[in-house]
Amino acid sequence: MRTETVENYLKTIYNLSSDNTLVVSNQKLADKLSINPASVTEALRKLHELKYVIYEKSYGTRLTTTGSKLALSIVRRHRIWETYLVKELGFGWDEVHEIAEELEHVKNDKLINKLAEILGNPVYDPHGDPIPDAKGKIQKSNFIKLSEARIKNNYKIMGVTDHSTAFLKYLDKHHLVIGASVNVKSIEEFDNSIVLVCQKKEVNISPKAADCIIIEGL
Amino acid sequence: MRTETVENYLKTIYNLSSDNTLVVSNQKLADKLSINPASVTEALRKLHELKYVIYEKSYGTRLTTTGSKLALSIVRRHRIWETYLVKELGFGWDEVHEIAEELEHVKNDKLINKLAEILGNPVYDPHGDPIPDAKGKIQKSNFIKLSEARIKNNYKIMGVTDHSTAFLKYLDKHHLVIGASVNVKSIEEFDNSIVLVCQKKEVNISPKAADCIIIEGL
DNA sequence: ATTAATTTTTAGGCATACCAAAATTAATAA
DNA sequence: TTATTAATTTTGGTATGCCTAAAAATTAAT
Repeated sequence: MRTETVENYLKTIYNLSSDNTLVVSNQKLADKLSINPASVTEALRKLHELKYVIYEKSYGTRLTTTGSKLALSIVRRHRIWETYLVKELGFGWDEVHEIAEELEHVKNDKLINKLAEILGNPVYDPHGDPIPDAKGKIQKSNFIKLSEARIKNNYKIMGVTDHSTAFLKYLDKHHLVIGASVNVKSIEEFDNSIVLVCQKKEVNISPKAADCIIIEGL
Repeated sequence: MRTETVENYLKTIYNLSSDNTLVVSNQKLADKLSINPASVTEALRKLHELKYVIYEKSYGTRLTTTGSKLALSIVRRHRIWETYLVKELGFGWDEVHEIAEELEHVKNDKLINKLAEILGNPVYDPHGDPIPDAKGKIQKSNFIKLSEARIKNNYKIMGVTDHSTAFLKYLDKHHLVIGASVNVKSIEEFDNSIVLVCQKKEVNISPKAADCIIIEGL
């Protein structure tokens, strides 16, 4: 298997089950990778042979220790590059995902560690995702989703789980950036949409969007 | 054809005939790409169909205007990255070639132009090779090889044509870096090796090495 | 518990990009 | 000019990584 293929599978499996408790379904993998489920089955069998995953037919998949290490190193590369693109090269948080998707496959530890050093070994990337250190150790946190927020409470935006340009530009427009303080004014019973107050302005957040915003109680 | 494959073929054809006058042989291409000549024939037929090259059976290959533009953009990416790695990230000129070989395939003009801007739009890379500008325009020069130097003359080192770590480390050891002034003390009749004086020390250069050093008369 | 819906797997195929060995073509030397 | 050598192309074959359609297995619903 080509390294890039392996890396993309392992990274995606990791992203679908970062704590490695849950087992990952082929369907979800196929969706994320934009390929046919039949191809996923085939690939997982090979990844199992290569000892990167434990794949049990018609049940699910999880990373082995080796697979997990490799996945973490890809995730590290991706997140370090995203941070570098934003902090050092002046890109917006809404335009770095695609580029990092390519840069993450450049295999050179010295390069990534150098970038990390220049950035002061950051622990979070521009989307609030934790960056594994050179050993693969990753910051744990107990943040919640905005969709789980309670009415009248104050929160701080800590991250996003959708990295698409469209979504991030929408957030920018309403000043819903990482670090921003927000208050949950009300939750519509009808459709579960959330009315937020951010910088004294009201914003209506759809349930789908609220599911992609990570917050911490204040 | 995968873009990376196309890019590697076009870049290699360009490097073997940068002025696009000479026609490139399959054998040389196969050598540079470390693949079988039969595979080269096959690939060239496809590149011809795709209008990137004009390939005439049993005669040779040259780039079309389209192919030349693409080749120049890969060469630009490669050389900008090499320069960035050396100047901004502290790598040695002997360790950047391999990394740039991967980075050159990252497709994002804004990124490359940003890097170029940070570097002050350099015209030469760390090995003395000219960097095409964003439009593909490239600096012409009439440098010669050290192997063509004349006795007793003074020269300035302008570049190298071999980018291997081994060769560059050897040059470093004798202070034969870009910009260094050298004097040709003598040329051995026996084997054409050259005795140089650089920083008051004598160095004996083999014909093979002399063929990889680019100089300019002083 | 049986049916229905969904997910996963199998089977058969296709394009890419490489290979080795044989055949052809071109270049060089006698 | 012919023979020899070298380069190129053809032929047939391989592994990868994807596909569609059909079959099988699992899960959910009645």
